[in-house]
Amino acid sequence: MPIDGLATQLRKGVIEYCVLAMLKEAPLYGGEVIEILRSKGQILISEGTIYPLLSRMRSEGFVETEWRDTPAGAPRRYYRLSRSGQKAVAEFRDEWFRFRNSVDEIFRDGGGQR
Amino acid sequence: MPIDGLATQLRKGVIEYCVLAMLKEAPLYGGEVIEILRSKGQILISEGTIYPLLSRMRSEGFVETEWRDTPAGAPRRYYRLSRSGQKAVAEFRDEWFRFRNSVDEIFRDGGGQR
DNA sequence: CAAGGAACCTTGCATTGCAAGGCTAATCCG
DNA sequence: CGGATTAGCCTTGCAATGCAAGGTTCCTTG
Repeated sequence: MPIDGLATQLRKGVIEYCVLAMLKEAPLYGGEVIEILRSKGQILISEGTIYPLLSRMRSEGFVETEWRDTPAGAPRRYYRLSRSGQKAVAEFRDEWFRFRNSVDEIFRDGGGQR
Repeated sequence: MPIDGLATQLRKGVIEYCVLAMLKEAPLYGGEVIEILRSKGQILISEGTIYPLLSRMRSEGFVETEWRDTPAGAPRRYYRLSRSGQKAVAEFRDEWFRFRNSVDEIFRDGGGQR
């Protein structure tokens, strides 16, 4: 059984930009990203999702990384938003609001046919 | 180049339920579905998307179909919402609003870290 | 009959979320 | 000391689904 049935497909293509938006506030490491998203309720993700995603964003140049030691336990790789990442979030943000308004409209009245 | 870059991934898993919601008003055929979605601006789809999708919904029992002749040209297959389709839309609708609120929140203030 | 158009469908591909499992380093406990 | 535990990171293989491109069928028009 998937992590959450219906919403799985909803997450596609949104998580990446959610993570970038979260990095606007402060650098985060993988476990922290998962934790914050879980606390949002509808965006549950697993490690198998987040680490490949973070790697992808790094190779696309949207984030820069840095290892930091911890007082106890394994070191953490922190992700920080790059300039091109900031630009990507801004563009996606506009796209998101347009898109979600269209969908809202359809669920409100069936699309106002014709 | 895809039909619309950034939004392509957003569409995943949403289009199916948008179409079901549209069928609540009246039965539609494939070309009509595409036309209505295009008129919404942010939900551009192509035939290669809609026909496999309609077939899938039929085999899942969410829609029932019926051929109708046209005054001129090829006959059209009309899709009508089934009872289980109605139920599916209602469930997804709730899921959608929860999900979009979470995403909105993240883009509003970066996720209200911590 | 040939040409054209509308509607439908299929094939192959790319993206991306996920489950499962593995690796490493530090700590805890006997 | 040495095994078990924990936290953090990553990889592999799979499944869902949107898309482009191309093909088929049926009807009309010239």
